[in-house]
Amino acid sequence: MKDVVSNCPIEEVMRVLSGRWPTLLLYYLKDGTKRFSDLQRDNPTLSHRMLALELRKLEVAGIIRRTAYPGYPLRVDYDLTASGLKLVPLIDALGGWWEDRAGDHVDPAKAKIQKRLVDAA
Amino acid sequence: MKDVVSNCPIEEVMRVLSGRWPTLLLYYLKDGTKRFSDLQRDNPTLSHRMLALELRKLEVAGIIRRTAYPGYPLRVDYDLTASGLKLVPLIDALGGWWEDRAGDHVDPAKAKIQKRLVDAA
DNA sequence: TGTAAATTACGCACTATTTTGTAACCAGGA
DNA sequence: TCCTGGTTACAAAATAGTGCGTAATTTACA
Repeated sequence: MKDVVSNCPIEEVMRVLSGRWPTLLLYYLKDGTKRFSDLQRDNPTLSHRMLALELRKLEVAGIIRRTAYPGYPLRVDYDLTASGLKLVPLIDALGGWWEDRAGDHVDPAKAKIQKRLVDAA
Repeated sequence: MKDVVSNCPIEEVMRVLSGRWPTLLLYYLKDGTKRFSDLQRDNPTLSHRMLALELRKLEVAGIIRRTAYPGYPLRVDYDLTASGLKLVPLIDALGGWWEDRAGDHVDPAKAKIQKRLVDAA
C-alpha cells in the first residue's frame, strides 16, 4: 500500500481508514475530547508509537484536530473535526450492515466445499 | 492485524474491508459477474496470488459468491451476494464523504506547523 | 497420426517489501 | 526523578510479489 496516487476517492478513504486503529480511534473520540494518554488507556494493545502515527494520519486527513498546550508536562488534546463527525455515522452504518448480513451469509467451511466440487469435476 | 476476536462489528468489517483491494473488487463486481481473469485485467497491479486471497476473504465474509464450472479450461465466476449489493452504497457514501470533506480539511503541512508551535512553547 | 502447445484458476514455496513493536531518548518544570 | 507526547533506530512480524506446477481438453503443426 505504497504512495500510489489514485484519484479515486474510495481508494483514498480506505488508505486512511484501513487497519485496526483508525475506526477504533474515531469510536473513542466520538465521546469528546481525549488526550494522548486517554487514548493509550482506552486501547492498551495499541503501542505508543502506533498511536502517534495513526493520530497524525487522521489529523492530516482532516478527521481529527490536534491541540497542543504550551507548558510542561506536555498536554495535547484530540477531537473530531466537523468532517470527522460526519464520518462517524457512515462507519456506524458499516457496523450495522455487518450485523444483519448474517441472513444471506456463507459459513466459513464453504470455501473447502466448493474446492472439493471443482476437484471432483 | 492478527486473529484478535473482537465482538465489535466495526472492527470486524474493517478486518474484511481493510487494504487496497477489497473495495476495488467490490467496485468492479458492481457491474455484474466477472471471471478471475477479468478481474486480473481490471487491475493489473494486483498479483494473482493476492487476487485469489482477497476473493476468498470476501467470499467467506459473504460479500461475493464464487461459482466454479466443471471442465477445462477452468472457469470460475464471481458476483456480489445480496448483502454484498447492500454494502456497495455504504462504500460509495464513504467516497462521497471524502470528496466534499475538502472544506473543513487541513492542508498536509499543518502537522509541521503544529509541531513548531509546540516546540516554540 | 502423433505430439507439442495453449488455455484457466489457482496452490505452493521462496523472496521482497511494509508494517508494527520495543526500547531508549528528549524537553523543561514540579 | 517523574511527568507527557512524541521521535528515532533497530528488530520482529505480517503482508505482498514471483515464478513454477497442474489438470483435461482443444488447437496447431509437422
